Amino acid sequence: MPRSFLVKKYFSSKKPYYRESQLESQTAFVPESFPRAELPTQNNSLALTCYPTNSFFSSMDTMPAPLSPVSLSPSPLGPLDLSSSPSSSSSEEEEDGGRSSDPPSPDIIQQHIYHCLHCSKSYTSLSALSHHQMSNCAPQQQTPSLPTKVSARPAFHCKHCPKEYTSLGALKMHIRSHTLPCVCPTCGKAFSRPWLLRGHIRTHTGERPFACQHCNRAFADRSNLRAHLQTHSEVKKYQCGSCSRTFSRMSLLHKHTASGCCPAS
DNA sequence: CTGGGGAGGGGGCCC
DNA sequence: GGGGCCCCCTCCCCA
Repeated sequence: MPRSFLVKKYFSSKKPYYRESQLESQTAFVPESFPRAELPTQNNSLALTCYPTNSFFSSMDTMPAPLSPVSLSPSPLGPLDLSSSPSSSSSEEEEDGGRSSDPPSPDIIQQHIYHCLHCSKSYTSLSALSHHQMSNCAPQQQTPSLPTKVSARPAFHCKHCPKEYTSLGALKMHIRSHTLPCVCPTCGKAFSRPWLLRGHIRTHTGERPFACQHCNRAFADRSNLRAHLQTHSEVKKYQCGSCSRTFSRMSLLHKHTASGCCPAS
């Protein structure tokens, strides 16, 4: 069991942002057949019961948000194999556990419902909501993060943090890091992007598609394979400017310099 | 302290 | 223009 998988940092430090109204609606939409707060056990095929977006969000602080990606069920993410299905149009499909003996179903529900808080309209995509807000709906409450026609500022502001972007696409990408729409059906951990979730699911399945050519090791993540390959290299990629020592990773070089090995540097 | 694996995030490119 | 993928990076943990 992966370590960092057990320690869900964002449970304590990263807070998904949802309105209380969303929480209510989320709770309301939780199928009663989904047991809550049930710890997954080895024999419990309902490991997905930590229904994440409900159980822990409900205890989170909430923030006002004009955009309301309501996660009705574990997840807003489209099928794992997204190649054939746009994330915003997935239909409800059964979500299955991602246990290694029972490979995770790629059918991870992504059901975004974006509500305009200025009127009662709902949209299935953020872009649709954005377009609505930009063209039709004048904000009457809260502070809009998306630009409106009346706004002369060219930037698209994130309402969750001070960042701003020059394009809606970039903002949408960024907002995902707040809303974490991709939820693991097995453990409920949420991610900003589908491929991050796919990588995470490999921690459940044990799949390691990236094999090292030089040894028998295999990795679930390409980046980790790349880092591993450095260990086979005699000359490491990262070199200390002071003592010329080389390291396989930037982080090792940083630790090296931070440890005071080369105080002059 | 060092080396390495596991996991996750952001930016940018490509289709 | 948007989504997916890749690269790079960082952090955490353990031996």
